[in-house]
Amino acid sequence: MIRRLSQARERGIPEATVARLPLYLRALNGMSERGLATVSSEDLAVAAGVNSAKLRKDLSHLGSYGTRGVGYDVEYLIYQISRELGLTQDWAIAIVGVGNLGRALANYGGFVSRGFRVAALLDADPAVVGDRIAGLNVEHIDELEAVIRRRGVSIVVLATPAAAAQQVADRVIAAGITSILNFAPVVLSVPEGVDIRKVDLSIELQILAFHEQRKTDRMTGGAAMAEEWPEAVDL
Amino acid sequence: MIRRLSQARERGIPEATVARLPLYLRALNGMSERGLATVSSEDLAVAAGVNSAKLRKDLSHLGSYGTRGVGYDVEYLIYQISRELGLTQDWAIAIVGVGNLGRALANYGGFVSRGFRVAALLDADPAVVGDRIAGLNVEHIDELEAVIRRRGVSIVVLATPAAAAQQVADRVIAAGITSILNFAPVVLSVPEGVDIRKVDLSIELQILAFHEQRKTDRMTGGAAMAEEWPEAVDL
DNA sequence: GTCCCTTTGTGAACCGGTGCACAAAGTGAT
DNA sequence: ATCACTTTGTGCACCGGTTCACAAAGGGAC
Ligand SMILES: NC(=O)c1ccc[n+]([C@@H]2O[C@H](COP(=O)([O-])OP(=O)(O)OC[C@H]3O[C@@H](n4cnc5c(N)ncnc54)[C@H](O)[C@@H]3O)[C@@H](O)[C@H]2O)c1
Ligand SMILES: NC(=O)c1ccc[n+]([C@@H]2O[C@H](COP(=O)([O-])OP(=O)(O)OC[C@H]3O[C@@H](n4cnc5c(N)ncnc54)[C@H](O)[C@@H]3O)[C@@H](O)[C@H]2O)c1
Repeated sequence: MIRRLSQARERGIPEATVARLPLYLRALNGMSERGLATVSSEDLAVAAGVNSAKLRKDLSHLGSYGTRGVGYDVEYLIYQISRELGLTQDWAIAIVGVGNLGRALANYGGFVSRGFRVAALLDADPAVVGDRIAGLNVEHIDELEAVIRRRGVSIVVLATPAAAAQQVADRVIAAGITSILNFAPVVLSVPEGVDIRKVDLSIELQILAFHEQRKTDRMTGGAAMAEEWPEAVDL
Repeated sequence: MIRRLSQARERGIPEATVARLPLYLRALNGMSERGLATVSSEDLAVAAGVNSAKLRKDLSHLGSYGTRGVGYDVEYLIYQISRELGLTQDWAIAIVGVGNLGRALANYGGFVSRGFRVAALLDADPAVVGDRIAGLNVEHIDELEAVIRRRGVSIVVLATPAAAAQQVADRVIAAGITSILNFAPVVLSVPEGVDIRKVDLSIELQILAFHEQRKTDRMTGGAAMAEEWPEAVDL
């Protein structure tokens, strides 16, 4: 069976491109709401905060959807990007760990809009199990496998303490899940074929602190450099 | 003034390296707690989930802190990385927007440990202002400039609705802040010299959905490809 | 002091991604 | 039809980052 595809679509969109498509989609939705029918790569690039050549190259990976001299049809491009990202289907997600963060996520309406639906909340604490949050019952972690199956969950959000995260991940993966969004500050080890994305607040702050320090160092003359390798750090 | 630095430290650590240092630091802290005195690049790399050559190159940017045939001294390396990241000083952060997410962040103890301290909470809603959360009074956004100055805030976490984020960012920057962690799903435009990092849950989920779709597509035979460009999308 | 073993630090090839710059393609006016 | 103008799609040079692979350095045994 020979694979004949429309355009430049042999196999695989660059990872960097995938990571930007949601950005373009968001900008396009804004434009759609404002009633714009078409948009040039230049304008869309500005709205998404990227270089216009990059935007065009990104879009060229999906196919040749623009019209030279005109630009891109907003609605059509929304449809194409949505389809590429898999947002034309409905994704059921489960949140495991309904503490501070898990609750905030459950109550958040922002992603429900775009194809994602919080379908289950799970926790190990009997004091939390049974709570009703955002219209959902918190279920016990023992029910994990059954809940995943019953609700058709395909993406799991991990919001447990770090100490429990690996163990929960193992179980979730054993139950057939291959996409996990991890908020716990640990490096999860998972088998080939399982996608993990992590959100790590503490790392983000540390990166900011690094640059902030550089900025203020520069301000104060850049000296104090001599001091930076103190003698006698015994141990 | 000639800049003589210990080793390979002319100027600037690669951005990719900076982003990994917090990971190494976390792994090292775990090892320190378990009483390990030294660690090889191989072991540390495994703990941090990276390739060992990369780890060695990363560390080499800070200086030559290892001992051939032995490895790295855990405590010394913790000290060096902490210093490089600026974690030997104390960073006051302000959270603007004390809703679902802002509250979760305020109540979170995880980053307080490592040099960061939530020093102020700000909101525009009179119903929220005055609330006491995690030992802090929520202050009115009108006090922004005064609060930043008074508390020595140098990093701001934005947790307002998307619609307010740009406006709040502008104000925060005008007040002298140059490091912002943004949770609102918008592309902020900021002047040169201001560092923005964003955490965007919805984008992370969309990236997972993309890969998940690919996986299940492959499972179901990779066909249905012919269907994927429907005719007649009028408009 | 010599030899063997371990592990670092880095040169060099490689790779994915970026951005410039331009030919090709389309629109609209005349 | 032709021409002037706009904007896409992409070839190409470049760049930061990754990985391999190895020489150099240090430790420990004898
Ligand atoms: N809250 C934040 O702002 C924030 C920010 C960054 C990172 N995090 C991380 O997110 C995670 C959650 O943070 P939090 O503040 O919500 O913590 P939390 O302690 O408030 O909530 C954790 C929840 O997980 C549940 N849990 C524990 N073990 C479990 C298990 N084995 N199975 C199922 N549920 C289990 C607990 O019962 C609790 O309800 C932590 O790893 C934390 O480091 C939180
Ligand atoms: N809650 C989540 O899990 C989650 C997840 C991803 C992204 N986000 C994003 O984080 C942001 C906050 O989400 P949330 O769920 O906490 O929303 P929220 O509506 O619960 O809270 C927003 C808070 O910001 C305050 N606010 C509004 N305008 C303000 C202004 N000009 N100055 C100061 N404060 C102002 C509001 O009074 C409110 O208290 C949103 O942009 C949301 O899209 C939230």
